[in-house]
Amino acid sequence: MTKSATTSTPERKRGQGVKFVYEILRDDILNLALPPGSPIDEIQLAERLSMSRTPIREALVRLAGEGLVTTLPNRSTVVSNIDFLNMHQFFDALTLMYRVTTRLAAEYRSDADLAKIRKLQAAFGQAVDDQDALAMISCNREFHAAIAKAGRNPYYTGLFCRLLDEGRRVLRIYYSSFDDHLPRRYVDEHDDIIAAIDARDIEEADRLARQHADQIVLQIQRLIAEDRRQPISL
Amino acid sequence: MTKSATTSTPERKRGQGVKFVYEILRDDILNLALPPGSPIDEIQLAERLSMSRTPIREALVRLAGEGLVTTLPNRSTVVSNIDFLNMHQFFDALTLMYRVTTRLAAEYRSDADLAKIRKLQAAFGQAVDDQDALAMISCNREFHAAIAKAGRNPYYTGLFCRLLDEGRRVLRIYYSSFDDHLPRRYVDEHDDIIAAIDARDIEEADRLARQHADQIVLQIQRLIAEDRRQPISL
DNA sequence: TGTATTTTATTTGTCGACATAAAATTTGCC
DNA sequence: GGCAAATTTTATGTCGACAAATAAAATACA
Repeated sequence: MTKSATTSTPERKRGQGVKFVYEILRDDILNLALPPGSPIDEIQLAERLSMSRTPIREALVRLAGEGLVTTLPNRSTVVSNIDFLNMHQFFDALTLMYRVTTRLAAEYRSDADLAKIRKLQAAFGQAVDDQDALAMISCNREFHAAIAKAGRNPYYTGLFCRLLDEGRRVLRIYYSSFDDHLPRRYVDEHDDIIAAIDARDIEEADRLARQHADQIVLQIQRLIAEDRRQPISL
Repeated sequence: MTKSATTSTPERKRGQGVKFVYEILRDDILNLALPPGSPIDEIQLAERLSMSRTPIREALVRLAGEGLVTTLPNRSTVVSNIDFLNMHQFFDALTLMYRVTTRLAAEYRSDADLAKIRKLQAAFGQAVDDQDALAMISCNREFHAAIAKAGRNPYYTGLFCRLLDEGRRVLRIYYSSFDDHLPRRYVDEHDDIIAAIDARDIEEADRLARQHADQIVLQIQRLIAEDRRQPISL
């Protein structure tokens, strides 16, 4: 069992316990440090983080609400599986959210929003230059999340971030097979999107977002299709 | 403080406690039995339902994840307010989800889905005939939720149901001002939508869903505009 | 030796209690 | 009498422990 490098932090403030374990578990799940299907032992976690089971259970309830873990009644809770069979619906929702959030960003962005988006795009470009696939995945998520926030619709932002996180897990599985000319293309597409948002060109932003989404979906589909691993889960 | 008629049910199975209190609180919140801003006293709830605070806290965490309650750190948790200032974003997301879910329902529905949708539409018609505004709101939600489920995209269904629940609260505030010719119109529009889904006419389903959403949004906006109550929240 | 049944053990769901932080109240001072 | 500081009080966040339920192990039996 791969464990994250969570060194003991015995000094914790009151009221931060749930948030603490929630973020650790969430990161481990999205980074696949806890792969899908992994059982989560409350007692083990409790003594590893040197805290009671109560805040851990509350964090698990929260994660279950986001669909990241699945609670079997009277049984162990496990990290939710990635549903490769219903991937089509995931792609459909992802594409729509790409488009809608980018549209709204072009309409409602402030200058501060734009500055933040550009900063995150720079970080993404750096990750591409470094050939750091993990950083690329993370920066890409932050970039699009910032665009969504600039659109100022919390309902879209919430769903979109959930989809981006789920996509982070999927990409993480295949990150080793990234070519380096593909990320470069993504950087250019991001730049075009930023330009459209800057110019407040809603239709162009929509078109670019759709194109970008199609690119990513195609990429993931190709990776899945190329996957030669036996699809037998343990 | 208005309390729901939750008579004591001392016989409860193990593992049903959280779900039990979750559903009670959820219903009370959506029915406005617990109006926005109401503090939720864990101890009071615990002795009222004759159970410990632990399952109640877990239910509150779940509700907080859905945005129905807001947890103030080291302070009481309160029922989330309805954000009338950002209602525009709510309407935008609601309209889009109406359209997308109805489109997908026209594409992927099974005959069983259609039968269920028709059954719920009958219930809605009955509620309109009975002039039962509460039942109308509830049946309307179930009707559209069934359409979303027929579309078979859990991401859309999840967001849409959240929006419908939020709308249930908003409508509940103004339910007294319902004219009776408006609901009749909704019944007809529902029938048209069913016909389009039945015929698998995606574009027509989209058009009707958009029209239906616009109607509802207009209705709610008019109710809000007509509201003469002092907008001072004690 | 294989299967069914009982026993053990592990883990979850729930409970009552303590400690801490914020609110309410009282006290002290001008 | 009014305002500020100290105190009490109330409610949250966390803890350790018990009970039920499931899984695993051991035993009995054909």
